[in-house]
Amino acid sequence: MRVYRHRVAGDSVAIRVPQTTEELDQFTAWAQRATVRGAIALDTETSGLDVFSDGFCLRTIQFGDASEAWVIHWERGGHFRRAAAQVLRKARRFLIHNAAFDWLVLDRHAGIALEDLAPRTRDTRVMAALVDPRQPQEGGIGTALKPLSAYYVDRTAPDAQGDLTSVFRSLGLTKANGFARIPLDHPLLNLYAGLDVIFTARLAPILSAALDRLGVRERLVDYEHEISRICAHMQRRGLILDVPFTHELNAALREDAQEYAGIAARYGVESVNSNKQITEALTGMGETLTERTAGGAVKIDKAVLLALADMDLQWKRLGVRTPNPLAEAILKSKRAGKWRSTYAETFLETVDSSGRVHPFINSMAARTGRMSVTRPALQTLPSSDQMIRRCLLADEGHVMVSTDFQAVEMRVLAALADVRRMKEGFQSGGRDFDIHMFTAQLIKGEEATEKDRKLYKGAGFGKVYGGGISTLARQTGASEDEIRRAVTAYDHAFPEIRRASARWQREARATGMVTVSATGRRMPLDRDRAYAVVNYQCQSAARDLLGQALINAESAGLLDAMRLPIHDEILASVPEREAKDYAREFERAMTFDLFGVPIVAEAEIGKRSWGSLYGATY
DNA sequence: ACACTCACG
DNA sequence: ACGTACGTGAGTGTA
Repeated sequence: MRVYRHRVAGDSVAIRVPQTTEELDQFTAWAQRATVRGAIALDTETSGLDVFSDGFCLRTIQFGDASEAWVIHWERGGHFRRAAAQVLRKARRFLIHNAAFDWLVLDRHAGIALEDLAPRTRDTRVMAALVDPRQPQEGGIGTALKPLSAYYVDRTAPDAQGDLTSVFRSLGLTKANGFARIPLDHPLLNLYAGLDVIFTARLAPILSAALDRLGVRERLVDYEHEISRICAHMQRRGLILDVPFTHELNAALREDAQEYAGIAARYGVESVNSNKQITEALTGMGETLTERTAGGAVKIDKAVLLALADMDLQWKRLGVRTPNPLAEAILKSKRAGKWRSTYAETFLETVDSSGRVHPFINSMAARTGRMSVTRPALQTLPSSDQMIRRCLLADEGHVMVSTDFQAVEMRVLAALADVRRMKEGFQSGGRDFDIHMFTAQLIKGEEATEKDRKLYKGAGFGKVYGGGISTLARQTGASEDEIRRAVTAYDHAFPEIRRASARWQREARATGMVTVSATGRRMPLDRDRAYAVVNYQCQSAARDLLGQALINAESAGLLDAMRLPIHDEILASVPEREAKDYAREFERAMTFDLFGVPIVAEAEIGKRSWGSLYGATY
């Protein structure tokens, strides 16, 4: 047996690495005793993060408690695998940091189904996010194992990932291939692999106590674990990529980007992404650039370039000036380049050998609990054109169904802030009630137009998000005077919003600058942006309605149909012949009564491709 | 590493 | 005293 000793928070801990069947028997005996005492901490070391790619492999599985870790070399096969698999099957409770990843690894590579392991798991990352959801960039600890361990357990907790990358370099390996190629017996790999479970085991009771002390309900912790499991389920299923189409699109976008970059080059712009070059060239053509960025540089963005190209925000000709051909070429080249590299290219990079992409869903990304989706970022595909979404398909014989909450943040605002006239509107208006038109009419009378609706929609969001006159004017395209009048009228019509904002800010200041959602979620407020509390309350309530909708949908038998959560929407792949029934069930799963305000959803049935829900049909 | 830009809700 | 749009992920250029 190889044994590595280390000190954690003043205690001596042991990392054991069995080499023989007898030593593996010692491991299983330890596991039997440990599972009687409590939960076993669990972690894996793998070749990388791309769980669904062909080259991926599971290298070690670590088990441990607060003072002892066992690193089982799965890669060696035979007895090693049997011993680890037996413990995975039999132990009653596991502690995992960022469980979704390990669930999927073990599901795919160790024969332990997500459905089997998830109900036995407590995720320390979920617990940490409920204690303090802030990311390091926002002044928080973050939810990574190392900074959490350093903060809660031992200041000197080693940075396993960081330290290993220097080991990789000394072995002639890189960050990208190091985890796959580092020898299985490398002492530092085993030491760090073992320490990770020891830290996880030690974090769990500390975080549990913190949640208790802060009054975070057990119910919320359970709820987040359910959502995490459902998201992992969606990730495992993935979406079909139309590979031939995506290759064609990739090539077409590359050609487009090159063609327009060629035009830009004729004006002296070698790289269309260099704002420095663009500024020089445009100034040389006699254009005056007045806008500045926060950092003081000349602002060259889409809005600036569109104005120079005589186009509105929808790229339609305005006819108010002579279009600047350089601005137009830059716009077109940049768009094609971004769409290719961020979307089409990433689709092709991440697709598995069976033709599916499995985006990573972080079920608790934002401070408000909002989820994020990465590799590829499927929550941010262009919606102005169907071409990118056209790459993704429903299953064979299926169609895409997208079910959206209707104006959920405004409904949530009405409910939480008890906005009388808004609540009356939502209560009497039924499922098609148009809050923004209602607002426009409230202020302008019955003759309110579609243009007024747009104006007051902007003003309405501005209220929710805490925007000012100038920002709202810029966003809506209306004049500052017009906006000022709208905002005044808005405040008059819905005086409860300002009162709720003041109340929430006061409550937060009284409790250490933390605002607590209706579900008990703790959201730290930045002292100099206390007005953001309205947004946090609305965004988190909307997120928790979506989370509950995911759970409701599973209860209704829709789990296998679900593909993605997109903030206020659930995307699903459903059998074509039963699409209407599925659509109705999704709408039901997304229907709530929130403090007397109806929360409603509308399903749209598309065709095979996701793009079919965005205009053209395929 | 940071600034800037751009894609979404 | 006053006013501040919110939340993400991702690519490229520059220092």
